Amino acid sequence: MRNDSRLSRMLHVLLHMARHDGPLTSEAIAAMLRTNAVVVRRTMAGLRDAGYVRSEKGHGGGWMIACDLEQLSLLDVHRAVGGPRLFVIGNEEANPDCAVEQVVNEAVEDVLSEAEALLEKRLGAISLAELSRGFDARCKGRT
Amino acid sequence: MRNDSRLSRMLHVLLHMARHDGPLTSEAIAAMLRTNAVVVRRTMAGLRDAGYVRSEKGHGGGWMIACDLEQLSLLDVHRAVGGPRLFVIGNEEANPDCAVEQVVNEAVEDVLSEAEALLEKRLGAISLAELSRGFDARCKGRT
DNA sequence: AATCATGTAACAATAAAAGTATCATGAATT
DNA sequence: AATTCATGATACTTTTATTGTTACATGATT
Repeated sequence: MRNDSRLSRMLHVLLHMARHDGPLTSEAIAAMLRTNAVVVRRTMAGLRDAGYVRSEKGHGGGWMIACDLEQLSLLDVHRAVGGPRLFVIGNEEANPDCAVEQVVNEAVEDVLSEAEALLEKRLGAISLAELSRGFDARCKGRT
Repeated sequence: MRNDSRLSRMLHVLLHMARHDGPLTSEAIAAMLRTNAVVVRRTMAGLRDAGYVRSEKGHGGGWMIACDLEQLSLLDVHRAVGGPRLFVIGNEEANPDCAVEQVVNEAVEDVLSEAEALLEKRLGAISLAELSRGFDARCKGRT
């Protein structure tokens, strides 16, 4: 499987939406992401269900931000797009009979759990607003 | 894709080999792992190339440990089986033109890099010998 | 020479995200 | 009211890496 880029893509879109006046259509977003409008709707559906964005049909419709980006963390987005699996590696059997395998599984799981906790802590500490300010800073630096 | 269970499986096998006198055939190992002997050979090949195990053909042949388990870390095994990808999530484009996407990618990469560093640090700190002692302790506790 | 075991190559199965085509639904414009 | 625009939903195919499987070559032991 390719990388799961849903988090990355949704962050990208949300920052564009924050700088855009009025709704963005799935087609316009798809062009930004170089993908298909159906992929956009499918992925954005998670954000909509979580209340982070709104969508409207018909003329002048599209997607709009529906929350305070100061309060929206990368972890929120990560979870909204499906709270996907984080790690490629893992154990083969969850509850093995073999005692040796049990010891191995626990050791691997402990390490993965710790890394997962760190990941979620870091993702939870960054807001979309902070990312947006990071973009501003980068643009200024280039002047 | 299913979990990449090569690390977990190889740890399992190595601990069994440590407690077994004489070589273990791929067939015997495959039975332990509930898989195919070819899968075993394919995965063990990495450990052999790294010098952690040896293999011999013919009657009485099979796989043997060829290193000091005190000096062999989980990270060593992880790398020997292919140093596989760790995370499912990631960015879509490595070097995007869009400045917004650049900011997003950097933020995501920073978080992932930190988690990867922690993972490797923890995997590097545990030796196979320690795991083996953990197994001994668990058996005693059950008496 | 026969048997056993690894080594290698080629291909199918599996799983999850991503890509695509199609049609239904509803809102705004004309 | 009809057309157009946009999302919503469904049903596929494609992609990619591990895993599973079959088949055969190679080498060591009996």
